[in-house]
Amino acid sequence: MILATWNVNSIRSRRERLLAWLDRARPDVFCLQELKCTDEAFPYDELARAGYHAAVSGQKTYNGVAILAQSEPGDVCRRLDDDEADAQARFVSARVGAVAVLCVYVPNGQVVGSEAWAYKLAWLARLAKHVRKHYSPGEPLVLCGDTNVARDDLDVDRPAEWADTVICHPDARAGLHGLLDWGLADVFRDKHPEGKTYSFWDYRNLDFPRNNGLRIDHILATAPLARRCVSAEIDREERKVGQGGEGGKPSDHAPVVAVFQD
DNA sequence: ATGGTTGCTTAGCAA
Repeated sequence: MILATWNVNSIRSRRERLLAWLDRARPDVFCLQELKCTDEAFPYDELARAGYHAAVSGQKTYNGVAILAQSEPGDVCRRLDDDEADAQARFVSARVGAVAVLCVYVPNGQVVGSEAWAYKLAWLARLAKHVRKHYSPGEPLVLCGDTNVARDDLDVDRPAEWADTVICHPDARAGLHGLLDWGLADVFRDKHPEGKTYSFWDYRNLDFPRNNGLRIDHILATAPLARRCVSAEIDREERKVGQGGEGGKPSDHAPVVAVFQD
């Protein structure tokens, strides 16, 4: 099974690149974040022609997540299972074959101390509660997406610049570590313990040419799945500016890909 | 040098 995750930063702006990447990589399961489109505007037909079913939680302008799969997803769930009404589309889960797939777009948090920051920490806590309530670390499960957290400074090119930001603050990191401690393995880190490989570079400040990157896009797997992981890579090429036209512009995130033995 | 880019929506927000 080939599994991938990518924050596309608008599925409509990334249409050409997304289809080209799907054609090259042919993942069995593909978690997408920041669709920035409603369910109605989601390109179901085009993706179906490419061979993919889609479980979508869309939203106008912001957020939006989807799970694409070559086999039809079951048990689709579009919200965290708690009493909070939440207008932000940041979660979708589905069963694909025997695997529980959770696709997340964790809030960025903007600035430490802001309302958005409080929402981020609360959202991470809600996610952890949801996972603990509905799943066991002994079942095959993968939690993928843009977590907006760098787990430690191995995932930060310039730690001094990012220290105590919403990405690196100890409270945000504690949220991610809570998931790891429950029983999720960071499959990319396991294959690349040296770190210093990134999945996100801000559009501003020439961050990509300067490689001022962060690894904040994760594939987290329970032990039954993680022990079958044979490779995990980040497709840095996809972050480069392309030719002219619609496909010229990259997302600010690169896709992360993991291969699991069947 | 207190900015810089991109996307959505159309002046301002979010990242």
